[in-house]
Amino acid sequence: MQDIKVAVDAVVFGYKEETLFLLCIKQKFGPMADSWVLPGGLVQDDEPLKDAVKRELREETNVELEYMDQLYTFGDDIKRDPRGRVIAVAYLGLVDPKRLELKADTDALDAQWFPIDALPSLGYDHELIFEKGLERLRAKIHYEPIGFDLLEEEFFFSEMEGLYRTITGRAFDRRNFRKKILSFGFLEDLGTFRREGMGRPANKFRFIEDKYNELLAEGFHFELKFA
Amino acid sequence: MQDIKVAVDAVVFGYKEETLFLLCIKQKFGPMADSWVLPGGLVQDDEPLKDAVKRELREETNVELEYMDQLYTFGDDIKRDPRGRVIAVAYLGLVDPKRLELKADTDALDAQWFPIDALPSLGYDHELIFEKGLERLRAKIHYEPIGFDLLEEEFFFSEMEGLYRTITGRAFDRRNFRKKILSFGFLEDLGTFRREGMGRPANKFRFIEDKYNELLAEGFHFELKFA
DNA sequence: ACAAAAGTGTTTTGAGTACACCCATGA
DNA sequence: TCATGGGTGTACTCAAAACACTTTTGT
Repeated sequence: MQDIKVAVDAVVFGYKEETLFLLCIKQKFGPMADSWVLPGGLVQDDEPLKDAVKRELREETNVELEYMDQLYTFGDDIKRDPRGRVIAVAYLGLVDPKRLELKADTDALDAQWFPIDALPSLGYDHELIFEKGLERLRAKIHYEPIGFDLLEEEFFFSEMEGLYRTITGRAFDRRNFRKKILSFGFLEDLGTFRREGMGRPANKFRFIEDKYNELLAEGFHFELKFA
Repeated sequence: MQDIKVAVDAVVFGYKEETLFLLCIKQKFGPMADSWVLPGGLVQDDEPLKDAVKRELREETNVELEYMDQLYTFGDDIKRDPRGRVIAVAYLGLVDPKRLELKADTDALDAQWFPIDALPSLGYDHELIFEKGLERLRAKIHYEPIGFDLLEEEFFFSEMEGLYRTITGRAFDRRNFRKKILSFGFLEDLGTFRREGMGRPANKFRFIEDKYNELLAEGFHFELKFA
């Protein structure tokens, strides 16, 4: 009789001020008590995997995410969980952290965003899972317009630029980047807004998802390179 | 107490004479008796997932594959297996079918290659898994040199051309294709060989994996487009 | 007037694409 | 000598890359 448990874990990234953040929770009980780990937990018998991640995320961090991408299933290390054989199906999610209110104490847990270059050490094999998620994020940014999930609904172009600079780790030409993105035709120009602080006011833009889907249907293929 | 079983399934493709084949087995017992299905089965408690697929593949089809890529985990459909809740971690494998001898009766099973456009109907949700595998294959061929796993160790350029034509479903310029591939510098020219049948003798080539890895380390990025 | 950030156009370069003829063999 | 399949070079085209100055605001 097989005795393997199935868990789901969520790698959720947020972006703010040139920094990528990872959503973590503090475990209060169990073998990893007082460790930081990724949100997640065991799947229920009658529960689709994708519902399980969303539920755990909601219960543990108060974060509601309608869409998450399946990332990878971790099940080669027999002892990744000290309590017994557990395989983990990991999902990748992206949010603008400003849109979310972390409930710092649901289910007797602490939830927090950490800058990815200042993470606490994570329990289980969750550092591995995080690495995989980061790798996937860095790959996807080249061929899917995922950046918009990490920005506010209405954003300045320079914010988008900073996001891409942060994720790819490369500097690139501002003019060429803008030209390229605008040429896709799925951004709506919302006109000029004053910004806080110095400098000339800038235009805000909005991602038009319908337009993007329409383009996809016509055979459009999103692609960005950062030489 | 959680009651979910964990299985692995293998989507294994072969290529021969302008045709892609899928490796299937015939189930003799259980709810899918007499149906064709993908090779696979339940994972053992102390067995890494990747070992489980390789084992099932060996036991059921006599195919030995050293490397398989994790494809996707199917666990959203609660009733994908009529016997109860089972999630399946699917893997993708590629082989030159000429190199393998199918054992037509190990474990009281029948194993066979089917052309992908003449598949029998598959049990469980295995058609879905196959579709996902095919989609992944078609995507990967653009950014990883996987074609060589499907060809003999030493191959003629025109065979490679046919393989790419088959997988992408597009015609493309012979000269540009050859120029592009050779420009990568990871093929060794083995000189001229007589071919069976008509026509001018052709050169055989071999994929130099070490050279490819060296290039990767230098930041090389494999990419092929088929306009 | 100066500092800060945003907006914009032109030229250069290189990779992708299109395209057609000659060569070596078997029948 | 003909049919079959293999091998090769050049010109064009278009998108990516390089590149610098002007505009609007706050101080």
